[in-house]
Amino acid sequence: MNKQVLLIEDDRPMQQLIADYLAGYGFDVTAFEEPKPALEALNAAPFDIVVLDLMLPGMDGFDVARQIKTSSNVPVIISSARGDIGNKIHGYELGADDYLAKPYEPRELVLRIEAVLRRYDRGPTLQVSDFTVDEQNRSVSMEGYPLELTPVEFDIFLYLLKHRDGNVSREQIVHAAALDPETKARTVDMHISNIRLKIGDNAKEPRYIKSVWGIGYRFIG
Amino acid sequence: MNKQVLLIEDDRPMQQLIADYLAGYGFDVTAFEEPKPALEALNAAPFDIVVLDLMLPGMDGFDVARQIKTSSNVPVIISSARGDIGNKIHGYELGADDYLAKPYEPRELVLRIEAVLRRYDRGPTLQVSDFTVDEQNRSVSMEGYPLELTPVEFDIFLYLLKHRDGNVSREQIVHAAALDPETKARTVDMHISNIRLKIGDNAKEPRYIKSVWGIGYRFIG
DNA sequence: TCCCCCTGTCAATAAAATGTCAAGAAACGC
DNA sequence: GCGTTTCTTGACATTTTATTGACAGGGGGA
Repeated sequence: MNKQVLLIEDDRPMQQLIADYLAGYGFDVTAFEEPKPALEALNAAPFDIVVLDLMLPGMDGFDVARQIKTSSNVPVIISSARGDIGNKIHGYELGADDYLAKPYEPRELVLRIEAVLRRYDRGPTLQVSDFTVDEQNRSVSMEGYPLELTPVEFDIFLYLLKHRDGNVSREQIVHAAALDPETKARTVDMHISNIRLKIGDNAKEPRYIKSVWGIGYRFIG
Repeated sequence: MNKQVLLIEDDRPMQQLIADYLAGYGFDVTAFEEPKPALEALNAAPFDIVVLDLMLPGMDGFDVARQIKTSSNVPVIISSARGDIGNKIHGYELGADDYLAKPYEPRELVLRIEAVLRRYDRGPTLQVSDFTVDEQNRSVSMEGYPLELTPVEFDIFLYLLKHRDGNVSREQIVHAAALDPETKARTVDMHISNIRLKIGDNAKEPRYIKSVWGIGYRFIG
């Protein structure tokens, strides 16, 4: 299934050019010259991404961006003929996911679209300390390099991250990882030990997972 | 029950955008353009978090932050168009719980809010004298710096704090810390001695834990 | 003041918690 | 079903905490 692109661009030749170019890269493009029908289309059918030109008639482009962002969480790339930094800032404040100054190479747009989609495909990510967690994907990376955590390790690590700087008891960990409530303390310790190995931590001088004597563990972020 | 967010932001479109965006993530947002009514609202009803823009008319944003922090212990996130490090430091000095430089992605704000709330969610904290105790977490900090108390020390110290300005017998302490009822008096003394060490107190001229001759101990707050 | 008892802390010992190895059990993939 | 991975747990070393006796020093009442 191709990705659905909603293009809002009032300059006809430009619109045509971009639409064709994107189509060449396997995108399905729906183009509008005006924001009103575009917004209606957005409500009627789901799109994967919106490419919005700011120079629009009848309506301020910023308002359009704002409306899009408040009514759905579709990613938006804003392009503008005014390449000044002021608008760029404003664009980001509106929650645009990327910004492209005209004139730009069509190829550049494709790259930006792919980058933004990649970001969104991975689902919302949790960033803590040196770690990035994709909860949906159940994947963790450390400073960009993926970690290979087992299911239980993942659950435990995620729980620790979510409670960073907070003490976490072994009972809480057992519960969070959906382990048998009778699970022995040593088992939890073992998992922590294995996690520490994988993240290059050591128990004595922990950089991430600190043991709290008599309590449990704490992620220090 | 949704978390209550108090938003202070003078740029109307921006305010609208953020309010809508936060609402989309399940927050109840009350927005003000000026600090005065915002402060009144804060006194009238409890909020879970304050998002404060520093560029405010009529009043220095720093003053607002200070006022908020002195009149309640609600968490505050400061956003500022001036992204310079000077303000960042200043913001933290004021007790801001996080700082966000404009331009920022609304998504980023959501993440920060959630992070701060998580930090505050760790159960009600007990504030006594220079100490902050999170009973759930079994953690204590002194003037913001964490203390590393052992389990028994924690129980004893907590009991003393809860009875500040009251005399506490060794028997009470033994009971409060769930020690063996046969525990010798010397043991309690030893724990007190160790606690005093960790909080920088001394037995002769106690600033916190005073010995009451023939009775036991008293926390003086 | 003297003496008895209370308190402070050192140091030794006992007790408890944690780190990790290694073996076996359970779950998984092919 | 078979090999592999993951999970669990006992065992043991190590570390940290808890307890207690010993001794010094001070408080308070007779």
